[in-house]
Amino acid sequence: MAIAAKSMRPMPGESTRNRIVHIAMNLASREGLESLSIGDLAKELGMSKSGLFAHFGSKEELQLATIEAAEKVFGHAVLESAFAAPEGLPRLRACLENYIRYLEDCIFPGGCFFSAVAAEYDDRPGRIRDRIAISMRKWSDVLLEQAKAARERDELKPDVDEEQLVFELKAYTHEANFSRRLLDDGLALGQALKAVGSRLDDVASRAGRAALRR
Amino acid sequence: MAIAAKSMRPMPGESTRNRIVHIAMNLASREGLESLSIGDLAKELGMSKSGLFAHFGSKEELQLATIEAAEKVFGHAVLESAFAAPEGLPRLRACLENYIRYLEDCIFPGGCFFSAVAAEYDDRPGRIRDRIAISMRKWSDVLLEQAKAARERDELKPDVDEEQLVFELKAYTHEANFSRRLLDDGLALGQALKAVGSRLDDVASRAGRAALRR
DNA sequence: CCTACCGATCGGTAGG
DNA sequence: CCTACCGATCGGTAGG
Repeated sequence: MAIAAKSMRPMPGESTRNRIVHIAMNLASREGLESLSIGDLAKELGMSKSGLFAHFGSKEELQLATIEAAEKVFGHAVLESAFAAPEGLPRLRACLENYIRYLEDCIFPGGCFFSAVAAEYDDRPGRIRDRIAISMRKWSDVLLEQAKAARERDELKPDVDEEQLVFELKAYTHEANFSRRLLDDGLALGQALKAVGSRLDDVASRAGRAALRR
Repeated sequence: MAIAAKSMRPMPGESTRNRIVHIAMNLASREGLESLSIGDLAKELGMSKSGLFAHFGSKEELQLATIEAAEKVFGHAVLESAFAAPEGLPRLRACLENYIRYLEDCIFPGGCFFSAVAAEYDDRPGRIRDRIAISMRKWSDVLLEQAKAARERDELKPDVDEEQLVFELKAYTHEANFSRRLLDDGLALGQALKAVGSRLDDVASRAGRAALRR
């Protein structure tokens, strides 16, 4: 009875709640947030369903906590180091390249957590969909901010539309995620990287090209 | 008892099996193929669960039949009229523009059926994932064939990589679907259309531009 | 954090 | 195509 047979070590400093959310996040990136079951999660953690449940009070709260945790992971993996790059085109490029590396490194076992759950909830109104939309919007806004910073620094050719540019850049990275996962397309990440590189080259003014070379 | 209170008229020529699959297809485009429940479907059709079940023998067979039906709808909405356009760049463009119109017209209530279920099954190995991958691969192959036809007709500039081009074009159309649905982004379809147009302009040789103008 | 339980629903079956 | 049922599992609760 006293012997807790666990494959998952308790991770001294880590609270039970954090352990739960951590596992939930990784499960959800593969199977989705909806089919995430409290019973399965409890089994995986070697605790009782109701013990786990007590930490959240409802499945929805667990799902929301999971999204927030995933946002932190995304911030660490993709955004943090990109903010070391200078504002404008260099930082825009760093964000996109970091995103592609985040796919390559399988930070989540099911690819991009947010692409997965966004597709799952895009037609299911409610708090979960709203929370996911906020996360996606944040990411979109970071990219658009940098495109606008690039414009202010004259790093973009005069006729370039910043929103159109960001739309195209996001498209490459999302396509990389789906092509790679469904079609086992090993070339997809490279194609996305190439697409990002040549699109940025296309839109960069002389000042922009100089900034990208630095 | 004899009065069958039904909002869904039997559609004289349509078999029960077809009616089931038709509803399943529309439901799945919004909620996914996995959470599709035989009980819900039966309720929607005003028949018993087991009566519906007997048409398929397992949930998996129902799901596979649903994917096949969706492929037919896609073929009608997107491919058929595109094949009236001349091979090469004109047909490539027609495919992409038809796809964007298919999103606009909400042929499926949840946007693109295949984008939805591809995201759902990309990490769930099995017959359903395999069937979806076949559908996606077909679509990909149609686009690549036309890019190669364009190359043979000298419609592409010499340095253009056909696979890279197709990757970028697919990316625009998929991004349109997701931006529009999750972020209620009314501009997404227009941005995708513009991206397709300018990418095709970029890669077209003199002969290619002539073909697109015809 | 636990055991023990709830009503509802799941896919699927028996038998007609 | 139906009724009537199966075992399993769901989210959630009572009570400790």
